Amino acid sequence: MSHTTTDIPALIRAHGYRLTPQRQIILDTLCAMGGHVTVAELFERVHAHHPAIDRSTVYRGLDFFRELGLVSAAEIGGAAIYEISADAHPAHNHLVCRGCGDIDHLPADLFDDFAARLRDQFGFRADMDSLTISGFCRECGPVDGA
Amino acid sequence: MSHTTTDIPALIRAHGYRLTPQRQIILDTLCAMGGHVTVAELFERVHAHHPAIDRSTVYRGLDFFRELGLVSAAEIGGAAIYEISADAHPAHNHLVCRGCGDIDHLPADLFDDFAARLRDQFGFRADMDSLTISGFCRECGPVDGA
DNA sequence: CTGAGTGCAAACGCTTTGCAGACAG
DNA sequence: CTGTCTGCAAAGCGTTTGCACTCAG
Repeated sequence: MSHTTTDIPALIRAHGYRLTPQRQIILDTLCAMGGHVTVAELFERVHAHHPAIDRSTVYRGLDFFRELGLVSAAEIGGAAIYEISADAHPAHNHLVCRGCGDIDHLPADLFDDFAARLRDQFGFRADMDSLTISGFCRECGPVDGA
Repeated sequence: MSHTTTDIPALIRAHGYRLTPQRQIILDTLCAMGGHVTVAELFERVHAHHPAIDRSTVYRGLDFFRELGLVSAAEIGGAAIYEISADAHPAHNHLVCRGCGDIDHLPADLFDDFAARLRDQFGFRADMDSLTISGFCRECGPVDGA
């Protein structure tokens, strides 16, 4: 999978930053892994192909891309998980299965009704992209899980 | 505020455990602080009155009470927050304001509709008590906040 | 008495940071 | 050339753990 829908080097340079090989590798790897990747997983993969790249470089790279809006971060179970934030799926939330650990996307529109109710009843403007709901997915019913 | 609605010593002994002064202090302090307390805050307060009580004892105490169901834990912004889980408010979620940092309770029934939709459309059985929604409360509108 | 519970101190896992050198622009 | 970025190593943070001692029952 490629992430060349946007001109990333140009975007980076427009901000006065540099596109280094390390950053390319980090972004490529994250992209190749699909989504919902922990730093540990990403680093493991990066390190397998490029042993010279340091863990801190991965952290800094992810943070860098996050600030550019190319990557989004969520916190699931204490550890940070990252994914490419394509223009295709802008704001979305996460369903995390306590059984199999799988992470699913939750379309934002499903959340809209709920968010509207929060705003009406509580005056609370909820972030549309930082919600993590844990529970059990179809395959991991609470019955066979617990 | 007192937490003597249930006979805590009896409950503890029924499980074969002991009610130590440290545990009493931890529970009393947590209770006195109301709710949504980080371990750091709780320890600070405990330590002010009882310097001999160790941080690890607070952690172990909280964990102990959590297993007994007297206390519930949530993870907000990387740090664990604790609160008394009275029978009065069994399952509830949290609204965390990114502006003032305040944490509000979200009645479970408001979440019910949404949870039902998740179940119908995704076959996902969401936990009713582990949801943390961040955003801006009435006082901290995104406009004046950012 | 006895072992559940404590204080101490050290280690843990994840993340961040200071620094000197390296390389993209 | 310049100063952004890297690798290294060390520290930071919140939390957990091993140990010998203590005290609730």
